Amino acid sequence: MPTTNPKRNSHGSSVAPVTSPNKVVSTELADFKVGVDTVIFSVDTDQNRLLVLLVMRHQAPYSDYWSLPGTLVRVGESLEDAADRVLTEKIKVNNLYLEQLFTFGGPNRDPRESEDAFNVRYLSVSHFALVRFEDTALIADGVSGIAWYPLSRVPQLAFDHNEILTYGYQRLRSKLEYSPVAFDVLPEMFTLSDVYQLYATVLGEDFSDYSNFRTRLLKLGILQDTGVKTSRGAGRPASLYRFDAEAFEPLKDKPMVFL
Amino acid sequence: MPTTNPKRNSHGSSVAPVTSPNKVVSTELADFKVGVDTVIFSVDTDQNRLLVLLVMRHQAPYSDYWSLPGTLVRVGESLEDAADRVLTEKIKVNNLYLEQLFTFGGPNRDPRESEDAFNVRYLSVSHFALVRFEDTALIADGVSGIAWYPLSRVPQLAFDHNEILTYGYQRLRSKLEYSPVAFDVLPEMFTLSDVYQLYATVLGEDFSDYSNFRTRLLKLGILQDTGVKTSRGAGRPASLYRFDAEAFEPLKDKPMVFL
DNA sequence: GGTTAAAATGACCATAAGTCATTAAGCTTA
DNA sequence: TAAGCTTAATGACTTATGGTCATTTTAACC
Repeated sequence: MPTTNPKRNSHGSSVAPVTSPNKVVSTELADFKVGVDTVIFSVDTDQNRLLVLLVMRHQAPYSDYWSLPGTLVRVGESLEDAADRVLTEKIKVNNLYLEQLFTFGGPNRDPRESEDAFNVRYLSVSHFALVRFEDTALIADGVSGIAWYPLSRVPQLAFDHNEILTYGYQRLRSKLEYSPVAFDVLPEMFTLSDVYQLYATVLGEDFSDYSNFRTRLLKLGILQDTGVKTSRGAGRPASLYRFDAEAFEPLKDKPMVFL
Repeated sequence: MPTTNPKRNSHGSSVAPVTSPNKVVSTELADFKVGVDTVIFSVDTDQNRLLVLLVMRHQAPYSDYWSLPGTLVRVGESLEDAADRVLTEKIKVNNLYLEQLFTFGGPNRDPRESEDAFNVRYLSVSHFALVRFEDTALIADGVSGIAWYPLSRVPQLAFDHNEILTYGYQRLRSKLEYSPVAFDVLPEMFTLSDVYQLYATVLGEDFSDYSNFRTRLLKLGILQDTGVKTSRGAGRPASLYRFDAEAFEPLKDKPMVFL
């Protein structure tokens, strides 16, 4: 979690905001525009790659930089609605997991602030999303570029978006370990190997042995064996499983590591 | 974590914001005032009570309701500076842990929105703090009331503050389990029982056996035995320990449960 | 000095995790 | 069609961890 003030708390995996250099603070209240930027992840299971969605900016500031998809919040619109709007504008997707990440709101994080005569502040309520790669269609609007980037090859982004991305990646990892988000982006029916591949791609090959992973996952009792078998090329056919939301219910408030 | 849209993600311990009832959304950008509200916890180790700091409001809206300490962000002021300002205005404290919690920003969360001719939105970037009870002096400004409330006896609060508090409490619990925040609010030197009392008070008596807790805590190797003994009444004197930040360093990025 | 209270240690058992080998079952191809 | 390949599934075995409980240590209290 980003620590908000290094002077005041000695630990915590600090990634994010640093207190701004001293600036004049008046007692006047600041006026804000509020943006919503979303770190959208997906896992390409064929190539075992973790991807993040970026869009190319074509207006100042940071023209011709890649950035996280985002928008400014409109009158009458909630934060999550704004996040949703970007998601459906940029990609067409049915299965996803979406949650709020962190709010970046220091002065001077947006160059427009100093240019603006009225001294409006720009605040970003960042979000984090995980979508099913196969079901997702990118929507090119003919103007701005849009692309899935492998996490390892993300370039320098506009604003503080690299920072947001780093934080989003951390959140993705811990979400995967502590909650069943994976089943939101897996197909309705899937094999145990599918689940393992997903975890291994995001967390790295060393997170657990397959055999162990398998045992623990089944012991949780949150998967139903459909009895259906699937054969993908050579080898013994795997059973297809289904996520059992009802069986998961009693486990959902446990702060336990379960994978 | 609060899930941002129940339609879209089937699980996660959803506590917080609900998508607002449908409202007219224009493409016009909303203007915001940004507030910072902080859930400030402390543990009264003498009475084994978990306390939260509340202040009495004396202006509309919600006049004469208790609320979380908060303020609106000023020109040139960062979010964390604003949170800090409230903290030092309301209580005088040296040792604390402070981090950002969640941003509540739906339309109509503040009655002032509908009254205001310019249709300004009010957004709250909530924070969560843990402070050392013994070192903390409440500052009464002569006007508004201020008090520590046992968590179990918190009344109905202004705005959506009960919701924020619930979320803050969850965060406190998981912070305690996954990170060494406890040592931020313990004295420089403390006994193992002190640590246990703190954990037991926050997490409930059933979180772990003392003997077990002791063994695991020591095995982490993040405590230095100072050799100094302390006697509090009858019984064998306990060793005083010190938190070893250096020894903790390599563990800090592990997403492991460690207590 | 004997009793009591709290801290510290260790014995014991049950469960969970890590490693590795074996079996199962369907493709491939000679 | 039988041998061999590939992937899934199962189980044996070892090590590590957590929960429970009894015992020992140490000093205050009377």
